[in-house]
Amino acid sequence: MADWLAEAQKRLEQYLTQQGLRRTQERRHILEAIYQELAHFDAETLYRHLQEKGYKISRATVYNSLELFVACGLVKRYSFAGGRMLYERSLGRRQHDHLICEECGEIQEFCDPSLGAVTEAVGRLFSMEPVRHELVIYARCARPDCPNKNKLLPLP
Amino acid sequence: MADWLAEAQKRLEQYLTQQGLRRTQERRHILEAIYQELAHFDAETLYRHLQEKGYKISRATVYNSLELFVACGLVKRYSFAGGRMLYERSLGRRQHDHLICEECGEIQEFCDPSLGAVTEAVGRLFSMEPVRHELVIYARCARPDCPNKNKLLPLP
DNA sequence: CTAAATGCAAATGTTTTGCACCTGG
DNA sequence: CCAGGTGCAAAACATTTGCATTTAG
Repeated sequence: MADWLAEAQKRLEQYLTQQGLRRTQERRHILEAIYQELAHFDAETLYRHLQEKGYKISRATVYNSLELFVACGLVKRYSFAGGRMLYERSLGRRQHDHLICEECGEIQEFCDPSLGAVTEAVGRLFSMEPVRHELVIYARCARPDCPNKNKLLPLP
Repeated sequence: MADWLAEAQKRLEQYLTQQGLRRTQERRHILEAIYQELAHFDAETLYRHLQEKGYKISRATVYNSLELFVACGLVKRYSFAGGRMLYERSLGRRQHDHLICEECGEIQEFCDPSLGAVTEAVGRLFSMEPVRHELVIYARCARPDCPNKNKLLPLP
């Protein structure tokens, strides 16, 4: 399963049909942009990216579609980073969390398998069923210019 | 050390003097409100609370002071929950994280000592120094009306 | 006195909404 | 066709900023 865009498109069509929603060009284009070129992005970045690709898609539709994609599990939404929502595609990516450099804002990703146990235990403690979690570690680079040379962990 | 408001006031005076900043009534009143009555709150809630108490303090000053309190460690700021910042007092509270009910939005708190080890390990992985972290678990109550009867963990 | 804070209102930036028009099924 | 979607612009929010006025030291 290397072509996650294709898989995402397939699932989108499925979901839309299932729900009696429409399979529009806009939704296809937006999903394509997300799965082809964007890693972490906010709505505005996605909007401008689409404009640059020549698609005439409105901000309203971008927001709309993001909500839809989150609803059907094709995109994940995070609320860190100064009051604006960040999104990322979810297919083909294993569960991970984020480390943000307080100096430059760069976002790194990491996996920690032990977190599953933590959320389970906490859920039991409150008799609730954990749905998802968000762990953000804010950190400072030791080096003066914070180059963030050590890039993302090799995640699929 | 039971009177955390007094301690907070003391530290504020100290900090302001140290930094050559002014010890204003507004800052005192705001800090008092936070330490006396507010658990988790956003800026607007704090603002209205102050109005109700009869203080004529502007929103600008509220935001200003919150930033100051965060800077000097008297208040913690979180960015979860739909794009608005949440604050809580930090003195007299041990490190904890949050569980949010997706149905009713109620916030629970919990301690997990193992998280320290996680942030340490991740910091080492990226050669960065972890400054703080935010773990939010989103969960659903099993019971239909999600009463959230089991309140906050007995934290100091 | 005077630099720092405050209050107010205007600006900013992000997300949502209302409504006329368009389009997939 | 026609309900669901889209585009546009206005509205809604939370937060920040500019500037005249007040005040702590």
